Amino acid sequence: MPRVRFAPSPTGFLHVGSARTFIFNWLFARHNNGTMVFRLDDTDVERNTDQSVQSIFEGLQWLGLNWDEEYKQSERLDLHKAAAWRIFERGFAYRDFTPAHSGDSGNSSSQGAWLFNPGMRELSREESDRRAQAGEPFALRYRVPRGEGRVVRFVDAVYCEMIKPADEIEDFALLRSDGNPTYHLASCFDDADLRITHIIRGQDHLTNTFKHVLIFEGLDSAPPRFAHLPLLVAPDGAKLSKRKHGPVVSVTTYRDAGFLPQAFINFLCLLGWNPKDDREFLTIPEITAVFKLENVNRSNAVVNFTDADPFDPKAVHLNGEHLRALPIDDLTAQLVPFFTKAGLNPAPEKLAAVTPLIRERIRLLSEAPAAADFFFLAELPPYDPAELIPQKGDAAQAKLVLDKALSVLAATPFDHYSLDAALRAMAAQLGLKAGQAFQPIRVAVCGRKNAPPLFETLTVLGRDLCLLRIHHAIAKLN
RNA sequence: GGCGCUAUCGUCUAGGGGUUAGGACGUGAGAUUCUCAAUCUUAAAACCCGGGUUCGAUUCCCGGUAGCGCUACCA
Repeated sequence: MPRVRFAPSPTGFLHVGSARTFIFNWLFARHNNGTMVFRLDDTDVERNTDQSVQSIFEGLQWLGLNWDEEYKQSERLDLHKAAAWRIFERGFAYRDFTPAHSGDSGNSSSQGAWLFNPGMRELSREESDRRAQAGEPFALRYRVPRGEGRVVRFVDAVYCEMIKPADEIEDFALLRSDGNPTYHLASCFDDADLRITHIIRGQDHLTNTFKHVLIFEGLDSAPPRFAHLPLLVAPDGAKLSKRKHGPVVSVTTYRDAGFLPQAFINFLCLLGWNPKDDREFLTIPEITAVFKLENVNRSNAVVNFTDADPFDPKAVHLNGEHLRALPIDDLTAQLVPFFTKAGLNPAPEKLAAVTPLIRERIRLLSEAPAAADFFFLAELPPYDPAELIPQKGDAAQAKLVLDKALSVLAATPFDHYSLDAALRAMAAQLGLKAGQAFQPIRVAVCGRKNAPPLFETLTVLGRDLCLLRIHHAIAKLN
C-alpha cells in the first residue's frame, strides 16, 4: 500500500504550485488505494507564521481533498536529533568545527574546496569528542563517500534514472551549530519513519535527491520511490513565487474569484500531466481513475496570467464548463455568498429562478452579481436612454414599442409561452422584427442591452416590476 | 562558475524515423438566435540552431544556444 505525503512549509500562503503537488500526491494515493499523509514542515521558526498555516489549511479545505494522517515536524525535533547522532555513530557523519560561512556565497573560485571542509572530515574521533566536550561549536556533516567511480543513483518515476558522481556532492550539513536539524535530515528521517513509499514533489528537489538517498543510507533505511514534478512558472519564465508574483499565485485568490475547486483541480492537473487522449474537461473521479506518474511530463509549464487578467484563460474556460455541469441547485448554493458579498440579498426562490438564466453567461461565480443584479435591485442603476433605441429605429419608435408593450404585458399571463406569443404578435403588428421590438423592452427592464433571454427574464421579474420599469423608460425617452 | 533538467502553434499539450504534425484555450470569420452568452463549423498559428546516423529526421546521437532548478549551518 503506497504512502505519500504533502509536506508544506508554513512560510506563506498556499500557492498554486504547492496545491498541484498536493493534488498529484492525492491522486496517486487515491488511484492506488494508498494513504495520504499531511506533514507540516515547520522547523524554520524564523519564517513560520500562524497566518501561513491558516492559509494552507484554508486552501486545502477549499480544494476538498482529504488526507488520512497528520503530523507536525516541530513536534518531532528530538527524533530528528537522535537520528542525526545515529548517523554519526554509524560513521556516516562527522563534526565540522569550521565557523559558519560569513555571508558572501560568491565562491566560484574555490572550486573543489566547497565539497567538504578540509581536515575536519579526517579528524579523529578522540579529537572530535574532546573539542565538542570543550564546548567548541560545530555542525554535523554527512560524510559523502569519496573516490573514483563512486556514484549516487536513484530512479525517478518521471525523470527516469538519475546518476551523479559522489565527488560532485558536498558534505552537506545534518545538524546546525545550534544543534538543530536541517531540512534535509528532518525531511528524510520523517519520510523514513512515517514509512513513506513515494515522494512526489517539485522538480526543484531533483538534485537534492542525491543527498537524500545518502541520508536514507545513513539511516539504514531503504529509500522510497521518487517522482519529481515539472515546475509551474510565470509568463516571465521564473518559478512561481509568492514574493515576485503576489496574490495571483495564491489558491485563496482563485477561491475568492469564484473558481470551483473541481475546475481549479482540473486545470492544475493539465499542467504537466495529461490523460493521453483528447479529453480536457475531466472530473476528479475521472482523473483519479487514469492518473499515472508515468504520464507526467518533464518540462515546466507556464501559468498564463497577466497584469490585466490574473487568471489563465484556460482555467477560466474550464471553470465555465464545470459551472454548467453543476446541478442548478448546487450552482445556486455556490452563488449565494457572491451575491451577499456584492451587497445583494436575493430571496432563495428567486435566485433559484435566476441561476438557469445566467449559468451560460458566467465563467466565474464572481461574475454572477454583475450579470444578474437587475433581478434583485429595487431600482435600476442609471442607464443611457439611447440604449432603448434599436439599431435602425428612433426614439419615437422605441416609445411606441414600449407603450404597446405596456398594454400587452398588462393583459398577458406571465409565463414563457404566453409572453413569447404575445410579444411576437406585437412585433408583427408594428411591422418590426423581433430583435427591434425586443430591445427597448429588454433595456427598459434590465437596464442594459446584453441580458438573458427576454421572456424568461420577464417571467422572473414579474408583471408589476416590468410595467414599472417600462413606465420609467418611457419617461426617460421624453 | 559547477552540476542537473528541459526545449512541438502566443499558452497548455498529443505524437513520433516517411503524418495534410493532432487536440484544447485564446484570436479571426461564419452558422444559429430576441441581445449577450452557450453551441456548431471554419481560418491563421509550432517541431530552438548546427552537425551527424539514415534512402529519409521534427522524432535517434553529439554539440551549441536558451530557459529553469540546485549549488547554505533556508525550506
